[in-house]
Amino acid sequence: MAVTLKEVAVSAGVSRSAVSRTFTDGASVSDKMRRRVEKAARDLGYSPNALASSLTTGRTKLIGLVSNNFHNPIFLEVFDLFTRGLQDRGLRPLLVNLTDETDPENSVRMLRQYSVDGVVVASSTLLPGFPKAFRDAGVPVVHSFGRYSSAPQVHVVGIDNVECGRMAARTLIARGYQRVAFLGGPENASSTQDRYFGFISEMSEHPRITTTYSYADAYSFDAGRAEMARLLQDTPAQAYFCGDDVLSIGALSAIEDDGLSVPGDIGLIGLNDMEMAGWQNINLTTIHQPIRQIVTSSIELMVAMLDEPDRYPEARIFPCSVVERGTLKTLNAASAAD
Amino acid sequence: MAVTLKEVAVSAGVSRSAVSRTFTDGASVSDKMRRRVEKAARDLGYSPNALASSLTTGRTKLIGLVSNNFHNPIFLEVFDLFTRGLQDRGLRPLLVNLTDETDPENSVRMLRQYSVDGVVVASSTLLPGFPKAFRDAGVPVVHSFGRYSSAPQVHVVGIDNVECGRMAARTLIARGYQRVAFLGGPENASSTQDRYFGFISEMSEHPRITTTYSYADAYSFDAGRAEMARLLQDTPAQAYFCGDDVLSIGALSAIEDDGLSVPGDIGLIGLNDMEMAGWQNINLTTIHQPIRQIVTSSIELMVAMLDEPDRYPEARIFPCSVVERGTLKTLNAASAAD
DNA sequence: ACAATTTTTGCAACCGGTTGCAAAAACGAA
DNA sequence: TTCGTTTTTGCAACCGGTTGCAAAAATTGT
Repeated sequence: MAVTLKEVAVSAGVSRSAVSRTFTDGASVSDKMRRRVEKAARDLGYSPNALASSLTTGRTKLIGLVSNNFHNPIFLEVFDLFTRGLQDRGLRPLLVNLTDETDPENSVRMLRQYSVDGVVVASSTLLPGFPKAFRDAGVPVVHSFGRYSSAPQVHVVGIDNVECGRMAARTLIARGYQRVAFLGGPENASSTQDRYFGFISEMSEHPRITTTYSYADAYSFDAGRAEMARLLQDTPAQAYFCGDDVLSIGALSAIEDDGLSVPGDIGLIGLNDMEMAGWQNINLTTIHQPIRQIVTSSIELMVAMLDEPDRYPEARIFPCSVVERGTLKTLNAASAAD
Repeated sequence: MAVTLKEVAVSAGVSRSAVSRTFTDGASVSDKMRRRVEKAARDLGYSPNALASSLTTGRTKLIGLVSNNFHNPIFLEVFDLFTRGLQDRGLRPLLVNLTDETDPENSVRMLRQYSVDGVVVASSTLLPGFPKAFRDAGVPVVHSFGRYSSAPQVHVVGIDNVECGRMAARTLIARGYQRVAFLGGPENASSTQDRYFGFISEMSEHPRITTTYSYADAYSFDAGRAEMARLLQDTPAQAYFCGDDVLSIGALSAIEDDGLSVPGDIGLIGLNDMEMAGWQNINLTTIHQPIRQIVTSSIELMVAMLDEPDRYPEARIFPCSVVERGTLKTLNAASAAD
């Protein structure tokens, strides 16, 4: 069907190697030869078969883009940034959806079958077994939005979730809230655990403040809404640190549904600063996660790993910051005290 | 690096063909041989190289998943459904982001280099030159969310946007609105044009109703918000048919920002019925587009085309329906009249 | 037990490229 | 012009598989 190298060679009256060399940069070809081959190639509409060449070169330029979160709008932005960034570097993202997948073996097999040059895991909820399994299979791995660790097993690019938890706590404390709570994402996600830990450990310095916690089933609007609806049946806290903006927005919906107001009756602070958080009818106070930088850095790291597969694993952590919008109020004089 | 077929053959003490046949179904291998090979393969951790085999079989099982819309949350759902559906059939989505890409040639070359078996174009705003260029390159193409045509050039799966425009018009008419408007997406997108056409052609039967129109720059929150903000500087219409839910939500934001209320001061009806439209703090009246069915049907069509590349092009159109929520009100007695 | 069939197996060529090596061509110096 | 060097080119083997074909093995019938 498609035009092959051999046909170009015949048409140009040269050897197949000559054609091959014309299309691999750094190869030794005279200008005359190059022009001759390029003309023939153009006339025939030839473009080299990347997969065939991968057989000998060992590089497919295919990068597995693995995620299990297709319900958090933040990931649309993440996919946008990743696909464009990879494309700009001549790499191709093979999108792998691991929703409902529990066995790393399957994924490893699949990625191996397609000889991906590397794998970007974009998820904060995927079990750590997955990135590790990829690494053990000898594939360069970058875990974006993964858990920060002082002894990372694979390359990690993300934020310090513990510090984010602290940051949220300090914000609520400064506002004078006395009964606060953590409304986390999936309990077994590392991001949930770390944010929880940071939050309560900061709160533990302020014994006057009552701190409670609970978890939503997923990082999704529906899960946040359901969990907040449940909490509202009892006496809710004065303010909630939600493990993610989409949870906050779900919670917001449940609160308003219940006839209560934000921040009047209940305060909310989220995490991510997704585009939607700034929408006027949401206007969420939240902690900004530098998505763009994380993605860019992940790609750079991946590119570096392609040249140096055994590169010593590192963790790249980006700072977050509180974005004050309209879902927290300031309570009386208590703010300075305690 | 990876274990090859040859190594398995040596280890099992059989020919390479035997190993190959064990892993291709429909090939003639005795049970004894199969067991022997499978054991060796298991011991060595072998999995066949899909790309190498594609060289002889001519099939890569790679499907280009092409889109240019990474700002409309609806596409996250679309990607979720596509990736899972394709994976379930043993196909692998190669994600291609055509944002900012204007030349189909580049995309064609790229898809050809990776010998994709087919291309799914998931977009209602991509210029028709793209799907056509793919088809001309001899690649099976399914255009999901593409323009309905009685003489489709490529396979199209989607909705009848003209009819949706009519449906929106009828809904506003029935509610008794007298000054209505169309707030479309990008002016050159076929979906915008068709929805506009349906809307005004239905309205033209009701000369008492004033109809105006304008366009947002993109199917995105920001674009909808900006356009509505502009409209509010003048005398706005009583109700707007927005070309997409995300535009409606942007418009809603601008309206509330302006101190007006929906549906009190201005009515809104969207299109898509994205998950978010049902959120309590949005509660958008909209036209439901059966995303799931469109994606499923697109995949089925693609699978069928892999067996029958010259299949006669068809258009698959799914019906839409109005979902009444809270962004339209009913005006006085006028509803029956006119 | 033997011949005729059917099934299983291995050989070898091929898919579309790349690359080490040696021969050929071009170049430079004397 | 000749000889030594450098650059360019083609040959042929290889990457990891598949497959048509014929030989070998197994099965069937008598």
